[in-house]
Amino acid sequence: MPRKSLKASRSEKILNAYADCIVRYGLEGATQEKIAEHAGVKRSILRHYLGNKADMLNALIDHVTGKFDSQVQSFADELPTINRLDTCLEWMFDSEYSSDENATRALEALIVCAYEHPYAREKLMDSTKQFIRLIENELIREFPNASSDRTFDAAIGITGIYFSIDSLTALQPPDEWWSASKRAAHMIVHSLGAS
Amino acid sequence: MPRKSLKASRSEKILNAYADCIVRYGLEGATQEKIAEHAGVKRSILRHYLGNKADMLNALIDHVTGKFDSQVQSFADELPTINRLDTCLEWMFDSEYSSDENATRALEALIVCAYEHPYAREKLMDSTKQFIRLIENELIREFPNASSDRTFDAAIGITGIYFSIDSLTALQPPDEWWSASKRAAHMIVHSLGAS
DNA sequence: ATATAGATTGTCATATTTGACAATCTATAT
DNA sequence: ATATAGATTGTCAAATATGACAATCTATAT
Repeated sequence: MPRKSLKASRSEKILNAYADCIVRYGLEGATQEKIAEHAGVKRSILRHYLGNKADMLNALIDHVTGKFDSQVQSFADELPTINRLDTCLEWMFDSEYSSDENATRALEALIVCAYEHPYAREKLMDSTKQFIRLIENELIREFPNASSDRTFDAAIGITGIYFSIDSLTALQPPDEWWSASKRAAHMIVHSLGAS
Repeated sequence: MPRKSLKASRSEKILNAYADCIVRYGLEGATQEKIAEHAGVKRSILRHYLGNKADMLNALIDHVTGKFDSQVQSFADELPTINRLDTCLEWMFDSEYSSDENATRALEALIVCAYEHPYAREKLMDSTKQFIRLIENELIREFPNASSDRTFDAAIGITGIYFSIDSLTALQPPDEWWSASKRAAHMIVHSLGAS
């Protein structure tokens, strides 16, 4: 007889606003007031749905990493059967294809403060590993004869280039930096192919 | 007749503490109280030497970027005449050689909030460019015949790999990730040599 | 229509952070 | 020794952020 619960949708909206805020203002700069404003709700609502500050942070960590993980998953699922690796790099380094650029930015904002938050550290580490593995899998599929060590090295390198240019976005770098990053990733691929 | 001014040394100590704090707690999490505690001085001292919050932030930006720039400069100056590029990568990706690992971490903490601070954005962009140019110069010296476009791509790639693994340090990754990053950087170098 | 679980709003106390300034102490040149 | 510029400490008000909870409104099953 009670009314329908909005917990799921409200929490989603609030946590998205929270993620936006930590990207803009940093983790500590994302106050409940700002989050509420971005989400278009009263501050009291935050507490009603997500508890106190610590509870909210844990929920945010789950939300951000979960969102990133599912994006990585669907990214992998949507890769075509042919030309997978090239497509992969194309999608990574072309802003027009990037589904939600803020997903990695939020991750990076959390990474900065990981030292203070062991739970965040664990989850971020897991998500990072999964992303590296995605790249690694595509490299293996393309170069099944390359040694697994070199394949891992290449995956770390490509992932690093991507994380880096993505975080540098805050500095509003010229578009050439994105295309240069893509070509650098290709250089790693070529080097792996020439082993 | 007055006593000697401690402004230079006190400011230095405070700003170093400030940088430490933004690495640990994030930009907004670095309160004057914490900074003072890390620096081993009373909070009032901060104001005496560095003015209010906004003044302190500007001073910090100058300090962090300046410190990074001078480290980059001496890094370049200390490179040997032979084997410069290999030595360069060795120094970058071996923690034992890293003079002050917190210099780049502080930079990254500032990058997260660059959107809100145009002055920080400019200075950070300048420092980043200078670092990329350092790598680029070494690549040119080693591969004078490579096209300047490809050299730039390689410099962006190597720099990105370095920034990335350095920021991932907050997640306490295994040492293998550092060595893998170094080998990935070498893959880019080899690819450039094989053009 | 109405009882009920949940949504929404409002308010107050407390803790934290910052700004401003007064008061005191101390090294140094004369 | 003493005047002076600077170092250092202490304190208070204002602004901000959070926690807690009471009060009210509203959709929905019966």
